[in-house]
Amino acid sequence: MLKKQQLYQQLKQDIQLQYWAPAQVLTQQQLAAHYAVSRIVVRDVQQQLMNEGWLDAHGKAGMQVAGFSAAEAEELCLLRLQLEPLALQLAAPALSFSQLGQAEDLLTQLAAHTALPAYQRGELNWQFHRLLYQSCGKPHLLRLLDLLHQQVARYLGYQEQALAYTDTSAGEHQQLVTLLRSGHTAAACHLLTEHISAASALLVQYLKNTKGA
Amino acid sequence: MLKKQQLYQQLKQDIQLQYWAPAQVLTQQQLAAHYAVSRIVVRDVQQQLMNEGWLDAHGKAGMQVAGFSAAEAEELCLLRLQLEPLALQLAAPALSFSQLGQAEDLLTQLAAHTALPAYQRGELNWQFHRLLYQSCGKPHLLRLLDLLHQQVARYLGYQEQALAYTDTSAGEHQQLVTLLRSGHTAAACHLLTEHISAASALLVQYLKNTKGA
DNA sequence: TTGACATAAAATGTATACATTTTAAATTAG
DNA sequence: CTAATTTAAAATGTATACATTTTATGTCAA
Repeated sequence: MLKKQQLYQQLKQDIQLQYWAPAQVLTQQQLAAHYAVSRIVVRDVQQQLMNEGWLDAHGKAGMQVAGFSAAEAEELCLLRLQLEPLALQLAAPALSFSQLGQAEDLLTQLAAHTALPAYQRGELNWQFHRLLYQSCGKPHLLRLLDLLHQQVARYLGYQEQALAYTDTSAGEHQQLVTLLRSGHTAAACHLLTEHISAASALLVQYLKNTKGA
Repeated sequence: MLKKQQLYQQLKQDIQLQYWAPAQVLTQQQLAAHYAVSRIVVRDVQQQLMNEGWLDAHGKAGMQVAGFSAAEAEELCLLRLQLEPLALQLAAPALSFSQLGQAEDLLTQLAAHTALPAYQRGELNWQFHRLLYQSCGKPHLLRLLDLLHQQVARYLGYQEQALAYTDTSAGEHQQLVTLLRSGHTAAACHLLTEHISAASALLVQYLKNTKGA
C-alpha cells in the first residue's frame, strides 16, 4: 500500500485516540521522524487532513490538532440538516430494492457488532446514510457530504463515551428504510431531519456538559 | 512569493483561458517542465486544484482538466441556493453599517470597471456576496461557500461571452443592500434566492444551447 | 495473425539534499 | 536591566535523485 495512505490512516487514528492531543502543534519533521517517512509524505497527508478538518493551519510553521467545541459540532450538524434531506429527496425515487437491501444489511451489521469501537460503528453508520444518498445524481453534493462526514467523524470518539444514541437511532434507521421502500419520500425526508436533529442535540448537549469538566 | 502560489494562479488562469483544454490530460512532468518548477510544486497545486474542481483525477497517471456541463452548473447553483440564503439569514442581524458600506463600494467598483475581464468581475461579485455572509459566525459554512465559488468560477469565462447577466444583477445587488440596511432580513434572503436562481437559469440555459455548437 | 510474455519507456511515489524563511537565542549597546 | 540587533538553530519550500509502479512496445511461439 502507498505510504501516503498508511500514514493517513495511522495519523488519523492516533489523533482519534488522542495520542496527539487537541491543540497540540506538530511539525513536518516531528511527524516524519515519528512515523519513519519522508516529509513529502507528511506534507501530502497534512494537506488532506487539513481539508477534512482534523488539522488546522498554524501560522508559518506546523499544524495544529483540531479541537472540539459544541459550537462547531452544532454548525456541522446544521450543514448536514441543510444538505442530507435534500440528497435523500433526490435519491429516493432512484433507490432500488437492491440498495435498500444493502442498507438493511448494514443495519444488521450495526446491530450485531455492538462491541465495535466508536469510529468503526460511526463508519458503518455513515455507509448506511451514504447508500441512501448515493443515487441522488449530484456528485458535488455527495462530495460535500463526505467532507462533512469526515469532520463529524472526529467527534465520534466522544460520542460513544457519553451517548447511548445508537440504540434510539437503530429504530429510526429501520423506519427510514421502510418508508423509502413504500415510496413515502416526503415522510422519509422528514424523519431523516428529525433523526439528524436528535443526534445533533445529544452531541451538542454532551459537549456543553463536559466543557467544564 | 512562493512558487506554489505563483503556479496556482498561473495554471488556473491558463485553464481559464483554455490554454489547457477541457478533458486534456496533464502529467506532473509535463507541467513541471512547462512552468519550470519541480514536480513537488506541481503536486501541491494539483491537489489544491482537484479540491476546487478545476482538475479531475485520471486513474493512476495524470490529471484531467475538468469539463463543463449544464448538469454540473445546475448542481452547483442548487447547492448555492441551499446554503447562501442560510448564510445571509444568519449574518444579517450581525451586519454593520460599515460592512454594508464596503459592500456598496464593491458595487460601485463593479459598475465602474465594465471592461474588466470576466474572471475579475466574477471575483468582485463574489467578494460582494462573501461580505454579506461574513458575519454569519459559521466558519465551516463559509468554507463550503468558498469551495463552491471556486467551482462556479470555472464557468465565469463562459458566462461573460454569452450573458449580459451582470446588468440585471446590478439592480438586485443594490436592492439587497437596501433591504439589509433597513433590517428586512427575510425579504433580503428571498431576493437572494431569486437572484441566484435567475443567474443559475441563465447560465444553465446558455450551456444547454452551446452544448451542440 | 493473435495472444501472451518479456522488456523498455514513462509516470508517479518517496527519499535525500539544498535554499529560504522563520523563530529563538544570545550578545551587546544604551 | 532593557531593548535592539545579530547570530544560530530549526522549520518549511524547493530541487534533484532514486525506487516503484504503470503503460506501452515489441518479440516470439502457437
